[in-house]
Amino acid sequence: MVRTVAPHLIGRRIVSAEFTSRHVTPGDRAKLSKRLKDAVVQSVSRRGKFILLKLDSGVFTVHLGMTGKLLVSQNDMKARTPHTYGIFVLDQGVLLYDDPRQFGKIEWGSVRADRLGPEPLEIGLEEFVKRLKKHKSRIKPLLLNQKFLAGVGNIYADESLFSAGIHPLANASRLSPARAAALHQSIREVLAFAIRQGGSSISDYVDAEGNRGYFQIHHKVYGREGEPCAACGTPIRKIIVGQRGTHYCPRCQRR
DNA sequence: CTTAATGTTCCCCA
DNA sequence: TTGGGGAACATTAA
Repeated sequence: MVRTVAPHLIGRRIVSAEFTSRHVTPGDRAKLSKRLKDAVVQSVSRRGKFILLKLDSGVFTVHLGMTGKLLVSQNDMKARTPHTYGIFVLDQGVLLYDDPRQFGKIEWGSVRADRLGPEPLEIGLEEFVKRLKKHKSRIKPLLLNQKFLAGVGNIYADESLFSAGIHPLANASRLSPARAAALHQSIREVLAFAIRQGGSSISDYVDAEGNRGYFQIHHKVYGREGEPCAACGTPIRKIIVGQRGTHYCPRCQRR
C-alpha cells in the first residue's frame, strides 16, 4: 500500500481533509482536519502495519485494520463508496480512506515505539531466537503479537509456519535451534514473496491504485481447509487458536 | 439465521 | 507479570 500510494502523495499539499467515522477517527475530527489542512506530504513510510505520513507540520498514522483501503483518484468524488470515511483533497487528485468494518484508524501523531517489536525483514537470526526464548506462549499467537514482531498478520503467520514445518501450537520458547532458524527464514521468504505478488486479495484487498494482489494464489494452507497439502496430499486442517482461524498440514507440521 | 472474515484492545482468571 | 479465553467493535458474504 505504501509503495503504491507514496508516489501520489509526496510533495502534494492537502487542500482539505474530512472525516466521518467516530471509529476510524476517534476524538476531535474537526481538529484533525484543521491540522492536516495546507500541510505538505514529505514522505510515506511504514512501521509494522502502521502507515506513517510525514508532513511539513508533523506526522499522522493510518492503520488499515481488516478492511481499510487508501485509494487515489484523479476524478475526485467519483470513487466514493458508502464506506468512505476519509477524504483528502490534494492540490492534485484526491486520497480516499475506505473501510466497511471501520476497524482501521487515522490518528495524528506517530506510533509509540514501545507498541511494536522489530521488523520481521530486519531482525537477525540471533535476536529472533533470543526473543523466541523469552515467550512461553504458543508460536501462532506469538507471531501475531505485534510487540514480538511488527507486521505479521494471520495469513502470513499460517503460511510461514507451514513453510517452516512448525505446528501452530508448538511452544515458542522450546523450538529447537534448527526449527527457530527455519522459521526466521520462512517468515522472510513468505513476506518477501507476498510483497512481490502485491499482497493477498482474498475478498477485496486492493492497493492504492485499485490493483489486486496475487499472493492468495500461492497460499499453501490459509483458506485451504480440507484441500490436499501441496507437499504431501494430507487434507489441510483448520483449528481456532487465540480466536483466529489457523490453517496447517497435520503431516508436514507435526506437534 | 448463523458464522466467519486481512486486527486490536480490554477484561477476567489462573 | 505472563498468558489463555472471551467479548467487543461494524459490516458483508457465504
